[in-house]
Amino acid sequence: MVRCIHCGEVHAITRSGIVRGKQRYYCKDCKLYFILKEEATVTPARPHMTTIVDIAKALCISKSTVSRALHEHSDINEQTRNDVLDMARKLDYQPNLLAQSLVKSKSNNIGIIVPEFLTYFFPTIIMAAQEVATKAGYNVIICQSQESYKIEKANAHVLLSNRVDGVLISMSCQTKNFEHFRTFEKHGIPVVFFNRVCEEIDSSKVYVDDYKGSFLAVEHLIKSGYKNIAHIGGPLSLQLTYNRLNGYRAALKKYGLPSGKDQVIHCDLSKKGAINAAETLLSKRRNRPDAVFCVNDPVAIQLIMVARQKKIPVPRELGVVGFSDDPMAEIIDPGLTTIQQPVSVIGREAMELLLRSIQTEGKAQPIVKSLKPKLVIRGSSVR
Amino acid sequence: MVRCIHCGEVHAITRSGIVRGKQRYYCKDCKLYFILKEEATVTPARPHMTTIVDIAKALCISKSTVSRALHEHSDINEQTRNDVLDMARKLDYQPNLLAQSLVKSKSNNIGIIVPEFLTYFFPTIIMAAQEVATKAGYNVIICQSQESYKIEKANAHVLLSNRVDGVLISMSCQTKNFEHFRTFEKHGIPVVFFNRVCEEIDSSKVYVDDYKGSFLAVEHLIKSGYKNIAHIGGPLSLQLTYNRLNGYRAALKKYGLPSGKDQVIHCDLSKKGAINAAETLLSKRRNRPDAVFCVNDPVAIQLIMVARQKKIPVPRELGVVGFSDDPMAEIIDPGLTTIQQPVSVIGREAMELLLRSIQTEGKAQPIVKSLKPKLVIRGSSVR
DNA sequence: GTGAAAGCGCTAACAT
DNA sequence: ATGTTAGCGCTTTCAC
Repeated sequence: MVRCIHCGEVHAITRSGIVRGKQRYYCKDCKLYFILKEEATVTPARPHMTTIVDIAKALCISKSTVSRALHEHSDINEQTRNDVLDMARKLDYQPNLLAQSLVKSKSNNIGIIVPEFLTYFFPTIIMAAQEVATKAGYNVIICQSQESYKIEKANAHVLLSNRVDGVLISMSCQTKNFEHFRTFEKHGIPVVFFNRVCEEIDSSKVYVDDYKGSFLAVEHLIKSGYKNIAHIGGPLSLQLTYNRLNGYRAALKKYGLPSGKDQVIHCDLSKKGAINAAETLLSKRRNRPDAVFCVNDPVAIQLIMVARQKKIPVPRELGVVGFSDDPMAEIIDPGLTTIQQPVSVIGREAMELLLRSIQTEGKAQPIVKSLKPKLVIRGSSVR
Repeated sequence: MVRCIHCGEVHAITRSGIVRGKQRYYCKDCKLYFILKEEATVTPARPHMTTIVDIAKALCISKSTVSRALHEHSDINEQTRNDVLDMARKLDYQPNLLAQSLVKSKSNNIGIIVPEFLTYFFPTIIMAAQEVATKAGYNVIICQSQESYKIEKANAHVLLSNRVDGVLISMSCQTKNFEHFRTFEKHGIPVVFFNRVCEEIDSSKVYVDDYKGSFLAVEHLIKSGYKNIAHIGGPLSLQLTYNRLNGYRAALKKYGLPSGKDQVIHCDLSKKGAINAAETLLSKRRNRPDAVFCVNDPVAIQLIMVARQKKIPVPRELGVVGFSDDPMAEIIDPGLTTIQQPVSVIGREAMELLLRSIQTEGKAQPIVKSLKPKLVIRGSSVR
């Protein structure tokens, strides 16, 4: 009883001549000629994926030859190669990347750790990064830390166990200990930080010049005639919080405006946190700000929503500027003035730096890229 | 010259007694006792990740014992197990999932194919699905088809080569050929469709009752007094397009309103497509609709933007209802009335069905879940 | 130009 | 309770 090496069926098999002294068979169903090896342990159950051994058996050659043919290895007979390629197609061969990774100690997987991917910013970066990775033959494993140090650590382990070749990271805002990042480097796995970078680790980084961006934003508010400008900042664990805060302060200083300490509120970046901060700022009886520069667009949008609810007209009594140029900024009325970040560029450049590190023998010289922000003026800040 | 089996260094090594007749060493740096095997091929370069063999050597036991200890296998000496666990921690052991997957023919990876993940809808589903997967010990590989059949097919190959244990799919709107989906089933890899399901494939599916949702939406418009209700529908390749269209028609019919054929426009779901459709509808000289039911929220929002530009007041002269309850619906002014889908539930249920299929021997009985939509009334449809 | 054999890190019979 | 062996699918010397 001879089974087809492809479909495993027995009913459609006929003999079809002798090749190299061996009986050749033909499966009518699969339209496939094949030869069984001497002790041919015949094919297993259905859901077996074709391997190079299947191809080798079908062609009565060795699996090394098949492997070589599949990879355009120099020394290979043209005819043999074509045979192998044909058979591979016929048997619907898909290389087992797991096996390949194991023997090459290279998974062709790249990990990305982000705090979340709900708010346009990270998805856009991921898309851009993934595009670059895919082109270079890499796969991407996306992990969300959900702004939690614990989850971020767990993510790092998952990526390590999956033997990723490199990692892109934007830190959670809870992270204060960086051992899990060092573990990567300890094992020679390059890491590139983006946006929420880690000062303490000497690796490549890509981010936007937050200081400059904030400065532009606040300067614009001042030039629009606002005098009492507040700031809703991000969590104090994030470097960008300080950079944006400093830009805000520098602009106030340059134009001789006071920056009373109470005009700065920090919030975690959740919706609730943003609403709380906005409420606090807009409920003030004395010294209510006439403008607010917000650490990012989602926060700015919540601020506008709160103002709307309190019947405080934007921009007449309240100027607002955000950061990032979220698509929402165009939708909301009035349009939200904001600092545009080259979001896709961040993702692309970060991935390119990472790929370069991966391809470099030994530790590559870290490269730090600071991208230029741009002021986009809409209705929320011009009266 | 003896090297530490952990750090590979030689300078911090001292002898430390004889154990089971063998010389024991101690590394001051790593605070680690260890014994070398007879022919001890000493440790390789730095970026070598610890394997069970390293642990076995360090403890002078066999790697099977290590494997067993690591997996709480029944028959294992308590003491041995603790030793192994300690050593694993000491050597910072991370199991190689690739090797594990290879031998078990089970990758613990699950693929997700979505058209995109920029617009809240898919990211939310992915998050929910990922959460369920992670809890069950599965990893998730996310692929975007970018609404392209070709890319979707490529995605399928990538997932196949990565030997995923199952796949969650929401089809691209270009997809008319389904062989790449069948390939999964042919290899015993279960598939669950969600949201954009494939009629032709007999597998589990999760979606929202689109017909019912549209019916609710249009009924609401009618009850609000709108008489000439148009519809911007989705691409004709998607089943949900027909379902939503039919719901729209059924509501018109039930309330005795005419549904002139020209009051239905289909668009791909891109921003540009939406704007074009909106322009067409709102530029009509005769018979301009007084309300529009849109296939989803992003389209509805573009419609409102166009109306804003044309100074057509919403909701007074134009009622608008969307579908999905995108966060933007709350932000835009007036608020967008919409049909809420239980987005997270879709992701969760789809993943649960998939995990069940994976754990079932043989092909599981397909389960189809239709979830209930809900009307959320905001300002855009009430005058 | 091709085959045989070793080995990537791990699990799972099969011995003992 | 532990060691020995084979093998997952693949690449890569090393022979011939």
